Amino acid sequence: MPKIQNIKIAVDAIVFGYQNKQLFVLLIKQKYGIFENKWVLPGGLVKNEEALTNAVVRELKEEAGITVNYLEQLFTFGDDIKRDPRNRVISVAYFALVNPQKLVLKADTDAKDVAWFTLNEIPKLPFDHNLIITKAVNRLKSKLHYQPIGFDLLPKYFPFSDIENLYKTILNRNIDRRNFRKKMLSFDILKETNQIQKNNTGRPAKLFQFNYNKYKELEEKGFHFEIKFA
Amino acid sequence: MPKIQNIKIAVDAIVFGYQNKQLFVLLIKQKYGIFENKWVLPGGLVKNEEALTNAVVRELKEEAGITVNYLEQLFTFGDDIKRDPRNRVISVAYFALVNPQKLVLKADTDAKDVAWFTLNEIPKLPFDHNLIITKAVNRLKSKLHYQPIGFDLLPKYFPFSDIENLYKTILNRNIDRRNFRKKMLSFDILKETNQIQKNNTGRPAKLFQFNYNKYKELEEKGFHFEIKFA
DNA sequence: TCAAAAGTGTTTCGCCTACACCCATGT
DNA sequence: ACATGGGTGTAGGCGAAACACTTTTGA
Repeated sequence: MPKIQNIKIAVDAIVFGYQNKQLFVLLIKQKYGIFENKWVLPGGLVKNEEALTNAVVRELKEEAGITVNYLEQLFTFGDDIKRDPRNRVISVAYFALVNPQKLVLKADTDAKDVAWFTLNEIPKLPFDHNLIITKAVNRLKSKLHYQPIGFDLLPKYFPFSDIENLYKTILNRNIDRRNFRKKMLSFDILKETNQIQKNNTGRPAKLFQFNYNKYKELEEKGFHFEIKFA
Repeated sequence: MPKIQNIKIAVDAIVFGYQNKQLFVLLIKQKYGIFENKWVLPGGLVKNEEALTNAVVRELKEEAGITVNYLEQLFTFGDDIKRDPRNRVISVAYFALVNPQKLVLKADTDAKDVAWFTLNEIPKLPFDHNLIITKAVNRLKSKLHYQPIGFDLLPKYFPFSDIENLYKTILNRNIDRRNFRKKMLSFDILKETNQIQKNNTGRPAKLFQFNYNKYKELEEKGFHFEIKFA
């Protein structure tokens, strides 16, 4: 007679934000339990009649009051049986991007606090959450090369230098400005607006907008976004 | 008072095999239950104290008597709440490759029958298994371009034309023989043996061997396998 | 007029592409 | 000698890489 399965299933979200040439990850401070007051990834148990994706969306709303811009499944963590010291819990981790307008947070019902951490600031976290974050960062880095997801971290209208700096920051390397601009614009997925952004200093910049529909259209025709660096 | 979570967690495996210029997927015939006598992907419920990966390995052993050559997590299917009409079941799907020596199967304890199906032969399957297979096929196709996994579908020693035909077959396109050979050999991850394979007809071929250690070594140094076609 | 960031072209180099004939074996 | 699959080289084109000065603004 086999024992009845007794495994819990949870979702966790790694939410990235970008501002001022810095990449951030969203963490929440736990309100209850053995990890009270510890920072952890937002997430929680899936409800019986709830799609996994909905569980993530709900948790992000409940715990941090945000709605994300991009969401995809990252990986399911279930090989380490003791990853949660209390019960056997399998976690389906999701990878999410928000743009800076959403960087305003409020700790909602389920969290004591919410905050953005740069990668360096992230402390040692409970469970395998540091590992999950590492995996998410790798995914982000590699996706930048073959999917135009950088724009989901930027506001709707942005100066070209924003996307350039975003690549430099996240990939942590220098990029030839001229070649990068030429390549990126050659895809024809950015719409040049006639708005201008003035900075405190330096020449004002034209604002661009990511043309999602154009991108989807090109993709249908077999186009593949790809950007590489020397 | 929240209801207790009542979700089952299962693993499923999509095992690919290759022989005679044909790609196969492994299916088993169910022995019990409402889908008795139906073909389905090998898999089953995860045990309470069992790592996900071990669950897959165990199921493949129990249901098909095989050990695979390559195994990676594919995707977790849990958005469709009714994917299993009986209970809420979330399935963590794995993607596996075997080489033809392992194409010998035996229906073991838990399955009534086991067989290899070409993609065309696969019938309409219960659950979302057709969808899972589609996703796995896409993963296989795209991975061939940037990871040397084709060799996990071939025997240890193989004539060069085998890998070339494998690419042609799976990607379903023609490939320039000379350019393909030049590129593949230029990576320096194939060891030329001094064995020769005689065929029924035509000139005998040198046998090659995939040099896994060399590949790992190069990868450490920042090398990235990548093969493209016009 | 200086500082700071935006904007812009050309040459060089290496890689991918296209392409066809000879070789070794069995029948 | 013929059929079958194995094995090989080169020229041209195209895109990636390297590289620095001018423009516009605010202080």
